[in-house]
Amino acid sequence: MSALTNAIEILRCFSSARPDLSFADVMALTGKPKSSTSRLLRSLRDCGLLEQDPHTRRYRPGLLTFELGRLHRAHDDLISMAERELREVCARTGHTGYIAVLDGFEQVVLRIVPGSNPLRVVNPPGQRTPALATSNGRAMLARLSDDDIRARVPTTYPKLPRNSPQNFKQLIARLDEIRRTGVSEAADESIEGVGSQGFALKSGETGEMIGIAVSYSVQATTAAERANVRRELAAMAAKLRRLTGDPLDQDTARIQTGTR
Amino acid sequence: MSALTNAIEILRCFSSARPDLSFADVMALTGKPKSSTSRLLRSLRDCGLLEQDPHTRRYRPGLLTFELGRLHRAHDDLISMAERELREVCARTGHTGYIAVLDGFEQVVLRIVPGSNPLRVVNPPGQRTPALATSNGRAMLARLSDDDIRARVPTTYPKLPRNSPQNFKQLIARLDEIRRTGVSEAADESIEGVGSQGFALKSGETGEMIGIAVSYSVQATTAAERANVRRELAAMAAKLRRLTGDPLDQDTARIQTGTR
DNA sequence: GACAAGGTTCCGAAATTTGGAACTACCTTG
DNA sequence: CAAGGTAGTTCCAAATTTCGGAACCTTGTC
Repeated sequence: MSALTNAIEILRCFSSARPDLSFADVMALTGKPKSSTSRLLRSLRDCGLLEQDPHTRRYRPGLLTFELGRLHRAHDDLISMAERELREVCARTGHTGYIAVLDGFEQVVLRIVPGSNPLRVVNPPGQRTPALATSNGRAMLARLSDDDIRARVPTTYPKLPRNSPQNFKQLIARLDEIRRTGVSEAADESIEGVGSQGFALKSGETGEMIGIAVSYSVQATTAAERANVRRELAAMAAKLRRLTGDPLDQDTARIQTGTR
Repeated sequence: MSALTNAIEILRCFSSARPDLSFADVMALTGKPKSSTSRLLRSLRDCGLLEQDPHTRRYRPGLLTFELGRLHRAHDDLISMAERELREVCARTGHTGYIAVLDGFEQVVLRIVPGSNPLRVVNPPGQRTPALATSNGRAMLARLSDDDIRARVPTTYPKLPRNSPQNFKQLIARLDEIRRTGVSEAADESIEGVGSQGFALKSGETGEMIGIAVSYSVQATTAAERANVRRELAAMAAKLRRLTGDPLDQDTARIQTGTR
């Protein structure tokens, strides 16, 4: 196992649930011996990937990660174009917008557009969630082949909220529905009382894919209002697909004929 | 040289001026042979620290750096406290506020509070600038001992804008002035026509130090307006120093008696 | 089809990493 | 104040990685 692999293993221990870790935490999470952990933490701290609180001696991501993080897709055309459109939709509807990317079977929030409605933002940028339990996450999965999806989902199907697909078969059924109707919807899944609608956008040029969603309180919205969101999203999707040359049709054909 | 050192060397090649790099760029910047560069880039990509554009094949910071970057000092009390105060000052004065940290002889912008005045934001978070050429950068340096400063400034004194200190002696004179008057000001340095005033804040508890500045257009502000900014900053500094237990007096005494 | 740019793979020598154990430092508790 | 615990550091020889030159592949171009 290379030094880099070990370093990454430590870095991956940090998350919004665990933004800082003690020496013992890292040892427990990685299962590595004390001496190795000690050396590696020191290296990571010295190079700026981690910082150490001089008082509590706990470790947290360092200045270098902050700098690099700011650079991540800073000039990404697909994302900035989508964000611009999403801003307008959010301004009109008052709801909160999300842009996320797929990573394995999880998604990571890249951008958030706060709405005017008072719904607390629970998924800040950088947040990692199972893609199976969100509208835009499933919309992205729906554009992959079933084989590809199978390879992403862990062998032991994860425990998900009540309204999310509870096993692989349910998941595929749900994705088929998205492929058929072109609409991906979620309600009361990751967060109780919160619903969302989303779609996936793929650049014809670079092939990169993002998931776009609008999120709202289920209690505080009427069926008519949700239908309005659906229309807004459909219009936005159509416009963005045209602008980015999204190969949606080819993808759908590829999946339906079972071509890899 | 460890694998981690090499990895960091590559990561440090990225900056806002160079947000993505080709294989050849990395080779040229690090001076490493092709085979080593190839292996290392692949590792960095596989572990998520870098991404590769499938079309142009250029590398850029990856999803993992984005996630970790969002975690960096997310729960830092000193910064969030300072940001809260800065927001109020910026709302009252209409100018743009900055919070930065010192790293060697450079500073990195952590937070920015846009003002209501139409002054384009040129230093987004993550931006790295010589601390010698900014008001809050010099304010931070002024709290270090002259020996410490000497160790940070490169042996060949860097080429700085016209109004910045042009050599080590000028720098020390300027820092002494900050130590005496408690005021750090800059005008027409990093950016033509832009002035700023700043101060350094140090937590008595953790010892961490940040630089806080308010920035404005020199042409568009009167001397009276700048005096108002000075008063606002002085009040803010006093309040924050009280709240954080800033050991300013001890630091000053330590520097003046030449104690390490 | 030759050429160049960009990149990968191979291999033995050289350097680094590994992890157990011994050691240090600093609290806390009886 | 001794004993015990936590948090780490340092040491060392064995095991594993990395290193870089050279040969090799791939893709686009003239």
